Order: sequence, then structure tokens, then C-alpha cells
Amino acid sequence: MRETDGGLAMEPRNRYEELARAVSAFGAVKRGLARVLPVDCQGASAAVLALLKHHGDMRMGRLAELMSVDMSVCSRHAAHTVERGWVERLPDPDDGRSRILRLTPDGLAMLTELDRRVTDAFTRHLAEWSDDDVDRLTTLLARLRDSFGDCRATHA
Amino acid sequence: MRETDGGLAMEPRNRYEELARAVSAFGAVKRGLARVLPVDCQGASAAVLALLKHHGDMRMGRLAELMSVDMSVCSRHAAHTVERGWVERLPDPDDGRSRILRLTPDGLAMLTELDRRVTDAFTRHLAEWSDDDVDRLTTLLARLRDSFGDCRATHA
DNA sequence: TATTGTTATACTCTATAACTATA
DNA sequence: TATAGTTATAGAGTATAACAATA
Repeated sequence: MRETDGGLAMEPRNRYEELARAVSAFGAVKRGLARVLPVDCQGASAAVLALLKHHGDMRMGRLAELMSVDMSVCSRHAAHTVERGWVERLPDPDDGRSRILRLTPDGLAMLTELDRRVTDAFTRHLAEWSDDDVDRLTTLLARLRDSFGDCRATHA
Repeated sequence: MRETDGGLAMEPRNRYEELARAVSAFGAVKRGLARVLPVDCQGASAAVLALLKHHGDMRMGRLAELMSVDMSVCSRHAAHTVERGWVERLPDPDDGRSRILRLTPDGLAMLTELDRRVTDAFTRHLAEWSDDDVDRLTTLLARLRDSFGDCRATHA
């Protein structure tokens, strides 16, 4: 029996198991990033603000979809941002059950501060990275998220 | 003032903000993967088993380092796997304060089942991906984690 | 005195279920 | 009856601090 790996009979390599380990270890990056946020703005609030800026005004259901969380979870996060004056809830002219979420000037100011801190953190930690590698990672992460689709549980 | 982007005055693009959004949205993938695990084996337990198999026997502090969590957190996760008979704690001949964590045959069997489920999930969701892209993503994720270093808080 | 590990407590994020209001 | 959203409750994961045992 010939081996092409130098004579050792190796376990068959499973690239999915390696990916799973990398995914599992990824939590450390999220926690490292969360640590640079202001104390009064949690990670979930930051995500709400960033999505409202990037996608514009939207309803709760749409935001929950973008965050891939149950609407009950999204509702709490949105309430948190409304309490702090970063987001306002406007009546939805098309549907009385729904309200439109909109970033306020204070919310935009907070988001600007958040972006400054996040950019600063990446600038420090990814100093050795080429722009192309950063873009490649961003693209692959987005693609992975798309490939997994909306994995939220369906409580039918 | 000339514009090279078709006449629209665009915001300066910040690749770090895009990466931050991709990182933020990544939680959906972790949750999707966690959903395929057996009910009696949580994600943290799965990580403990995978790391013990991949790196071999080790002490608590080393495992905490690999998981990038505080040792108090790691201790709880390890206790969970010990309770279920997947890991045993052996005395450390070099240090009476410490114990060596070792995967048991039951633990290896559980890990085999976990790997089967995770591989199955990836096979379904990443059917369109080339092997090279999977490897590229795995490599970039590992590199990102390394670049962020050990971001655990230092309660000195 | 410093270090390894454990336990108690609190906080963040998420899901399920029950509920209100509107379509 | 179905849908949009809210609230209550429970569970998983993490950090801080206080503690025990050993170096």
C-alpha cells in the first residue's frame, strides 16, 4: 500500500471539520470586537443602528430577517435603541399593526462613534493584512451566511 | 469637482465597516450549526471534545486558551463533559493543583456523531462551494482569529 | 506570595409561548 | 382567521470576584 504523504497512514482529512473548528473559534473575534464598544451600547444595539443606516428605514420583521433572529429578540433590541433615543418608531401608513424604524440624529452620531472604534480596532489588529485579503474574507463570510440561508427556527 | 463613480458623490467606502457587518451577521451561521447538535450535547461541549481530540490531552488552562474564554467558563464546560462521561480528569504528575483532561471512548464516540452531523450540514448548505473556497474561508477565519490574538480580558 | 482551578453571581443574547392589536 | 409586534420566561454562554488548594 503506497502512501503519498511520506509513509504515514493519516486520517482522511475532512475539510468540513476544519471549517467547523474555525467557525467555533470565531466567537473570540466577536467578543474582542464587542469589548471596544461603549458601555451603554451593546453589540445588538450596534447591529440595529448599522443595519438601519445601511438599508434605510424598515419594519421590525425586516430587521429581524436581516439579523436572522426571532422577531421577539429583535423587538427587545429595537426597544433598547429607542429608549436611548437612537431610533424612533413612526406609524406605518400601509399597516396599522406595524411601525417604521428610523435612525435619529443621535443614533447616527452614536453609529459614527461605533464605526470609529471598530475601524480603529481592525486597523490595529489587521495591520499585516492586505486590502484584498480583507475583502476576500468579507465576501466569503457574506457568502457563507447566504449559503446557510435563514436558519431561524420555524415555530409553526 | 469630478467624480469617477458615475457622477454620484459617494460616501468613502470603509472596508472595515463592511467586515464588521459580516462579522456581526456571522452569528446566524453559528446558530444554524448549533441546531444540528444532539440535545444533550451543547455547542460548548462539542468544542471541548473537538479540541481534546485535535490537540490531545491537556490542562484546563490550555483548553481555556484554545477556546479564548476565561478559565472559569472553561471549567464549567469541562465539568459538563465530565458529568456525561465524555472526558476524564487525570492527576497531573507535574503539578498537584492541576488535572489532565482526556477524551474517553464515549467522548470519542460522541465526537464521531457530532462530526457526522456537522459534515452533513455543511454538505447540504455548501453544495455549490468549491473545495478551494472552503479551504480559503477556513484559512482566513483562522488567520483572523490569530490576528485578534487572545482578546480575553485580563483581570489583573 | 503567586498560580491552578472551582463556584457564585450577574449580564448578554436567543428561543418559545402567550398575548394584544390590526388586516 | 392570520399576521405584526410585544412581553414573560427559560436556557446557553460569558465575565468578574471570591474562594480552595498547591507551588
